Amino acid sequence: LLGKLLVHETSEGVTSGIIVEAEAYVSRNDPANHASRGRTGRNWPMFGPPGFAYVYFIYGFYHCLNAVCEREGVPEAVLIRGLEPVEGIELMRRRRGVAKLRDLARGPGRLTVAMGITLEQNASDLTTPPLYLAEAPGGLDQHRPVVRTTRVGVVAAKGRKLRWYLADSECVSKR
DNA sequence: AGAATGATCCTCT
DNA sequence: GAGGATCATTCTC
Repeated sequence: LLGKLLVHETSEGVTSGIIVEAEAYVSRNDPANHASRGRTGRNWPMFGPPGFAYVYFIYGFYHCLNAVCEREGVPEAVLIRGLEPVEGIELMRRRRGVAKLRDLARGPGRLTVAMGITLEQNASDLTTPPLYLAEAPGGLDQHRPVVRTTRVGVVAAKGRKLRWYLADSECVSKR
């Protein structure tokens, strides 16, 4: 997903951004995975087919967007944690109430606000509009270096290096 | 630059 | 009833 474009077409307008930070939540030996203790009313989209969204509400304030990545029945997903804004920057500014480009979508909670993503998009198909993944304008930049490290804010399975980000990006939540 | 705090609510036990 | 895949603000150094 790194280097790909996330697009959301809404009645307010279109926003998009290049994904620069992501974390994997895997099905084996990962107690931090919401689905590690089986299917629940919240995590059910993780058990569905790949290419769909899993959105959840956290800390009473924010939403987090995941892309379900494994075949049906295997609950794995990737949390999108940072975007470089491309399209709809003024709309992102309005939604976020922040001017600095760098801070519009840096972090999982911020990017869902900037993109207008809520539980309404839970379990939606990420291969077709309104919320979908696409090639970045000009294609995928293969030359941007990738860093692999540990996940943010995760207590269980702390040592596992399941976070990746583009090293040269300003829009990464933590270094 | 880093630590502490509060906002606030859904989910699962 | 407890805790959480967060963020903005305020504090202390």
